[in-house]
Amino acid sequence: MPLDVMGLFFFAYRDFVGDADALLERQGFGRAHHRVLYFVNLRPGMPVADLLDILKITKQSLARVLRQLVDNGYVEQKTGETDRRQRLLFATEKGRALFETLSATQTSRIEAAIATLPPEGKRTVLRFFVGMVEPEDRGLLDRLKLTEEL
Amino acid sequence: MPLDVMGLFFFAYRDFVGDADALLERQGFGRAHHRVLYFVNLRPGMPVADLLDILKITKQSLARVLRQLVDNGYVEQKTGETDRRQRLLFATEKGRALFETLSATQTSRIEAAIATLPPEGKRTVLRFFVGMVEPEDRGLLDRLKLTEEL
DNA sequence: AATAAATGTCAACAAGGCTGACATAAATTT
DNA sequence: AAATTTATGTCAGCCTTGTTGACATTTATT
Repeated sequence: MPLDVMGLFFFAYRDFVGDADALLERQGFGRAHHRVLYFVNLRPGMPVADLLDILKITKQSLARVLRQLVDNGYVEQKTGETDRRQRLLFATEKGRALFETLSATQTSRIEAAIATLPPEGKRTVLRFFVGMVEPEDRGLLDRLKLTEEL
Repeated sequence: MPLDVMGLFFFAYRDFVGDADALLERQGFGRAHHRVLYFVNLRPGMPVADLLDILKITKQSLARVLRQLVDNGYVEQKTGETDRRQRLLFATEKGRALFETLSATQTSRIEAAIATLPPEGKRTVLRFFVGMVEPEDRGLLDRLKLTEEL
């Protein structure tokens, strides 16, 4: 049993998400806000339904978090042009700035960890992650352009 | 910015922890119980203080979860021999059985993901994880014998 | 004998999951 | 044109698992 992978996965993720916590708290936000900010920054113009699929939470849970981000001016919603029922999500300038601040420590941590690996290390790690994702969601990873280095 | 690492890390961890959720729910347990069960199985006889350091939660949060595991016969507490203030934690037979059930799907997922990697793949992934952990906690990883393959 | 450490416990609170029910506007189907 | 479905939002209430603060007990250490 790959107990070592399980344990190290836990510690690595714990410290990865922990990076942003102190900064988030200052804004009155939590990890849920950070996740939304990440995806809205990654793919601006994403409809709400896509975000629900990604986060695998209910629309009520998302609504609470999204509302706070919109009310505080970090995220904007625009009516879709082809389908006017959709609310497309965009980070505002303020939202992008906050995301970059939140990402700064995570970025350093990731880059430092990758720097200790052999040349093909990053590719190997990314391929491992993709392999851990439910096969039916791997197309989503491609659509989000998260697999371009593979 | 290594946006791809951040995103894939999220998806991989989401599906990794999701594996056990349905099974846990049947027992009336959650992810917090699973984490305790993991560490108690990994290093039987661990004192409460170590578990608090590892999980980075308050003793009150841990107490609630631990209480339920003890009351339902999944974990036992024994008084420490050298220091009688300590309550050393052990999984019962029932606790080990539950942990193995919970781990079965995670194990398959991990092994399948590793199987897609080049020969040194597992080592590379483990080294990445260690690199993501706070330097001050790396000694803990050694003491837990999570770094023996490195 | 006094203090410190390891653990437990009570109470109250918050974030962020959940379910169920219902509402609205826009697109699609009949 | 009417009926239905889809995308989204909202209200209300519940649960798990985090939090803080205060205090108690037992055992070690000074």
